[in-house]
Amino acid sequence: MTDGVFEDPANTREEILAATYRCLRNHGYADLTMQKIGDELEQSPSLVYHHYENKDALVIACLEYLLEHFEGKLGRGRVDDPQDRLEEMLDWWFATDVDNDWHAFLTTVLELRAQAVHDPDYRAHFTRSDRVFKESLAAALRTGIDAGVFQECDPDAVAETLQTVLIGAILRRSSTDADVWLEEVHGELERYLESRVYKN
Amino acid sequence: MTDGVFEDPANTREEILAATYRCLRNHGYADLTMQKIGDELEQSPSLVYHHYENKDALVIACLEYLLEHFEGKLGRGRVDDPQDRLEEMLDWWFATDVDNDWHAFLTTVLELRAQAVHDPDYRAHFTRSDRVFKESLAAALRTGIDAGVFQECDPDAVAETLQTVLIGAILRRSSTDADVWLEEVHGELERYLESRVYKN
DNA sequence: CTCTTTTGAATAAACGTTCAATCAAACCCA
DNA sequence: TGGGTTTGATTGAACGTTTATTCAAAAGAG
Repeated sequence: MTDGVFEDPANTREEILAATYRCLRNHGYADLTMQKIGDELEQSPSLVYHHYENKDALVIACLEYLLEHFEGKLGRGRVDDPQDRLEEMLDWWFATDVDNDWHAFLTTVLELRAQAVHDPDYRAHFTRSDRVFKESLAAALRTGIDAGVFQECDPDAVAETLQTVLIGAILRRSSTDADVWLEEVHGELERYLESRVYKN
Repeated sequence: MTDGVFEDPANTREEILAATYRCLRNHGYADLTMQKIGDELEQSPSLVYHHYENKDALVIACLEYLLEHFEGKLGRGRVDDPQDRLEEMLDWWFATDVDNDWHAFLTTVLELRAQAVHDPDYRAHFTRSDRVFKESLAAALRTGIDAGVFQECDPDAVAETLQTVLIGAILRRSSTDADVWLEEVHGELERYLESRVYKN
């Protein structure tokens, strides 16, 4: 689901973003150097400075690019049943198979959140990105409520809660060794939805 | 609740840990330099190397010290009513007043979790620390179940879930500007506990 | 006098960033 | 059309800064 975003770069700027994305995904932010981006690009690191102000501006541009791409995709869910649709969205985040690029990138996003602690540009990005994903969850909830298949819950509050759990799970998964708790949390989340959102 | 941990250092090693803690709390990990630790200590940075292997070993020693301190405190809750006790534990993490040292330190812990992505020593620490806090939550739940005031829920699963929400909330709070969602999530967490844990 | 503690200066590596210098292509004008 | 000019892309080498870390020597305690 992640890949395919940068599959056909239209110009040098996009090629740089694509290379940055691959570097971030493969090596993480801590090991991201302009040299590595240059290697991935098979061009000189200094070329990057012709197109982007500096390293962090580049990384943020990459995040923004991805976010815009997702914004385009999020609206068009093909699944009709609201419950299936919501579950699909949760599974996307929970994705349990560890050895894939998507999970690697989610881990890197955490490193970038740590930058947001001190860097207002990163903060601004994640503020916006949280809003976007929360809205997409809330929209799915509203659809179900309007269709009469979900309870009359507060879609904004539930969406924020779901997102908080998902982000917490990703953080814990990326920063600890154990994984057993993940299924337990997934199960509890299911129970929460059953009591608060789904109708039985 | 945090302060008081390092209030009376017994020796140079502990003084160094205390200085490290204050630096982390006040400036965060990204801006932590041996120089700053030396300044806080009012001694030369090179002194630190006489007592600790290197910078990260020092930081981890500081985290371990704090964790041991908490392990000692967590058992002795003075509150008798299990529900009050649980709520107290949650409030401790949720602590909404932003301008305090405790919240600043929680934010720094996130930066350190980001290190855990690549550094096995940090990973080992957070694996252990998650276990400790989860166990203390699970213990509180079991107390309530055994006393018959909580439902027959799965204390481990609920504890893992609570911790995941709390960590997610801290991460979101530290890496974004908006804060409105926090109360919504707190409210939903309350509803979850009502449906799953508390008896009505 | 000896052992530990403490210091200041020096080391060394890593990186982001700058910049003057090429090169190719597009563009313009006669 | 064609020669000269402008523009943008690209490079390699160098700069400068930041920081963890080392170490030989001074200071201090017992």
